[in-house]
Amino acid sequence: MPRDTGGTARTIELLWGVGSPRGARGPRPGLSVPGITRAALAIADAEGLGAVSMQRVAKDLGYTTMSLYNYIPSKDQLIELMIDAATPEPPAPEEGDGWREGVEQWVRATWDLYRAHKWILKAPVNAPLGPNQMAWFESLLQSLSRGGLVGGEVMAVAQHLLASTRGQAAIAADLATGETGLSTETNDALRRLATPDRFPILHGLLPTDPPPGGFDPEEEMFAGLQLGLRLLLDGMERHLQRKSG
Amino acid sequence: MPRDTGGTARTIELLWGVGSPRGARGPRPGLSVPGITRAALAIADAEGLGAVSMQRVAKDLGYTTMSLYNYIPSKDQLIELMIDAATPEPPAPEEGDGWREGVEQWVRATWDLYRAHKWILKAPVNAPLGPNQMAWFESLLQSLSRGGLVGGEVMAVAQHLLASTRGQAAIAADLATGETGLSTETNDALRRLATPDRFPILHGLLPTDPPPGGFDPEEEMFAGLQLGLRLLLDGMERHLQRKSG
DNA sequence: ATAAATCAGTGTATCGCATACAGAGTTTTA
DNA sequence: TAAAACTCTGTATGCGATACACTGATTTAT
Repeated sequence: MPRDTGGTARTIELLWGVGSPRGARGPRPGLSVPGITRAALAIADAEGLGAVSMQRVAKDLGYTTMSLYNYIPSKDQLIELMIDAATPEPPAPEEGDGWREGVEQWVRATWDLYRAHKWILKAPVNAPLGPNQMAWFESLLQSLSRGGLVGGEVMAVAQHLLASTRGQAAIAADLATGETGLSTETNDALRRLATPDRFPILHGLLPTDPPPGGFDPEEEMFAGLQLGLRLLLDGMERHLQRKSG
Repeated sequence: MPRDTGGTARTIELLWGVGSPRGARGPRPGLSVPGITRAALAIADAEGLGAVSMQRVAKDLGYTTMSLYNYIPSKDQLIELMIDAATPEPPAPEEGDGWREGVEQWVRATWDLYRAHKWILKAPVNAPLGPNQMAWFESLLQSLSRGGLVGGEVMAVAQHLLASTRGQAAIAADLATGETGLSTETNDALRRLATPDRFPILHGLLPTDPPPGGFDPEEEMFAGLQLGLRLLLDGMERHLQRKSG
């Protein structure tokens, strides 16, 4: 039996704003689902997902905590709403751009989206159920489809790209905020423990001296992401040539 | 300033068991870090990460909650320990196997690991700091290195593979436990909202009728993962041919 | 031996959080 | 003009992480 607090059905209603149309009785509502979502989003952008509590959101809006529950059945659903609200229009490929550019732009845009709203990376992954999330995902599907993938291939490759982009963005964000140790102290400890005999490659990759100039982990990671992407797209082209040729 | 509750340094000490060696005074300890970790791991395997609380772990061990803090500085660290403890020896490629088989086996093994301990997918991602996590990651690095990647390429591709495998496993696990709606009801609602004009591809991919026989989401997802992997490895081979040729 | 040092385990307390429930007041419709 | 429907409030519950002070055990230095 699934969790289903308030039902996935209810979540979809909220995301698409297609709930039952609210009878005209009773006092006029002072709050609204979009309003609450915006307030929560502002908190998350400014202070991270950890700062978003029902109490905090309500306080910022000048209402009591429980009033929120008139609009949103649970905090989990609020987070879904926040994610969808944070998602803008998907990148629109230029006229002359091929499918490959489309995919590359999508990855870049997704990377930027996570950078603009790092807290998304702390939220549980979920299917793109909201309209904006869906449109975002659809735009990737379209590029892949234009490229020639068919049926389940489109979904498979799309999920692959989404997962790897998100995953690498998460690591980059952790490194950037220093949540994982790359302090000299930690690095030294690791080099001592990850001995070259048991961990030859890893040992070789740990920096021997404190990073010289600056070394931006975000740039580094994005370059890595691009390499993986390029390899995947190359493989995809070969795959398609084989099928058509 | 990083979070660093107890310090990443302390985390590493715990994971590798290299803390200061404990003075011989005082009563002999009834608990131990591995013992606590094992108890927590058992709970997570049986009932999910949500069931793991300090109170619960202590109760299962027959001690009070606070006694755990004599061994482990925080719950976050306990989770790190659990993950490392859940990680077995990495897959060992056979004699005749090439680097490509090595990578494929690694992905398969990682998939299986997540299946055996689904709760890992609910835990925050983190760098492979513990000995077992490190060895697991190192084994992937070695295969890629044998394949001919050099320097930062190895790390980039490894992270790409780890991220995509983990991400797809997370989706598969969600689908399998029914946490995301693929009930007929939900599916119908989605088909109605994701109209073919705005979401042509996505609409086409949503099943029109209730999945016939059984339709195992895990099998489906793994097949998708394998496709992405194949494309990436194909691209990698081309990349290497270019460099050497 | 005996006191000082050191450590294990306990009990109690605090604080933050999600959310249930029971009104009180408001607006619309029968 | 009463009933219905609805918003917002206040209060309460329960859970979880973790701080702190204390008891008692064990070892070592005197």
